[in-house]
Amino acid sequence: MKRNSRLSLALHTLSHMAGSPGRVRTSSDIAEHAGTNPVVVRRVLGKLREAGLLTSEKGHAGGWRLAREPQNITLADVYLALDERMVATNEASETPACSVEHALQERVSGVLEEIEESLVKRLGETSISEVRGG
Amino acid sequence: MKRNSRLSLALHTLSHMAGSPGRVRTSSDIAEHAGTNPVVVRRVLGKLREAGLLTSEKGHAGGWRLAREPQNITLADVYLALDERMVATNEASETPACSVEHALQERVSGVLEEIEESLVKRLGETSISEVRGG
DNA sequence: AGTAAAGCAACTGGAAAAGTTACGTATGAC
DNA sequence: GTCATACGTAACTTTTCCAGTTGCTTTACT
Repeated sequence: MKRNSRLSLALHTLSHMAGSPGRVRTSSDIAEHAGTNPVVVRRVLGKLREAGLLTSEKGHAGGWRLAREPQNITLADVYLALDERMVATNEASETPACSVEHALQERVSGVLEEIEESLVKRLGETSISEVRGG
Repeated sequence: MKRNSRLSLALHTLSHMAGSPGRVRTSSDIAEHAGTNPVVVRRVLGKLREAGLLTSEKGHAGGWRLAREPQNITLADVYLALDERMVATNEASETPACSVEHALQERVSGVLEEIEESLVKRLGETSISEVRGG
């Protein structure tokens, strides 16, 4: 796998699940479909569970299930759940020596933040059932 | 440095240069400002030169200069120049075993592609002089 | 009890990017 | 013409991130 693999995995899985909501799927099944392994799947889906998009059950006949109607899960939900800001330069770390640089940093961050927001907004306009269905 | 450092470096440098266009800056100066080293700077700025955003001159009194008016350089120009697609899952690699999966992959790619486009469009609405100036 | 699932922590390995070094090439100053 | 300076580039090293893996625990159904 490569970059953006988490988002890709999440979208594929959710879209797939949107096909038959209510059905339980195990990490192993999902992993096999996605060509990866169960632990990786649990790591990613765990994030989605924290965000309230999925539920999981332990034990025999346990597994993963959609927590909501597929129509009510947007790409923004998925994106935010994974907590990977693509655009924003998150770092507030190194204080720049130059004062011009400092002001500049603020501005750049501001713009990128704004762009991130518009990206999320755009993602919010599509649900996973739309991705699947057509 | 971290992720998105290339974009960050590029934006900071261009914004800074937008302050006094026409002035020449050496890789060393820029590197020092950015807290990195000249070779890295040249690597990144080289991409911007290929895209026609900067010019460089060798030899004594050489260095980097904006190739256009700052107002005519948009964030999209910079982003595209660096050739780093943030959203799109570029891979057309592994042919999925499952046919449903194949169709799904197409759809997901399509959506991500579309989102990438809207991101670029949004980036195109801001010039580096706007980032700097206010 | 036994089996099958998630949860979790720790380690491994590989790839991508930054950083570094070294050398070539071009250009202006003297 | 030669010297200093700056980019251009290639090769190598180091760092960092993340998927992959392993092993163990917990939970729940049969």
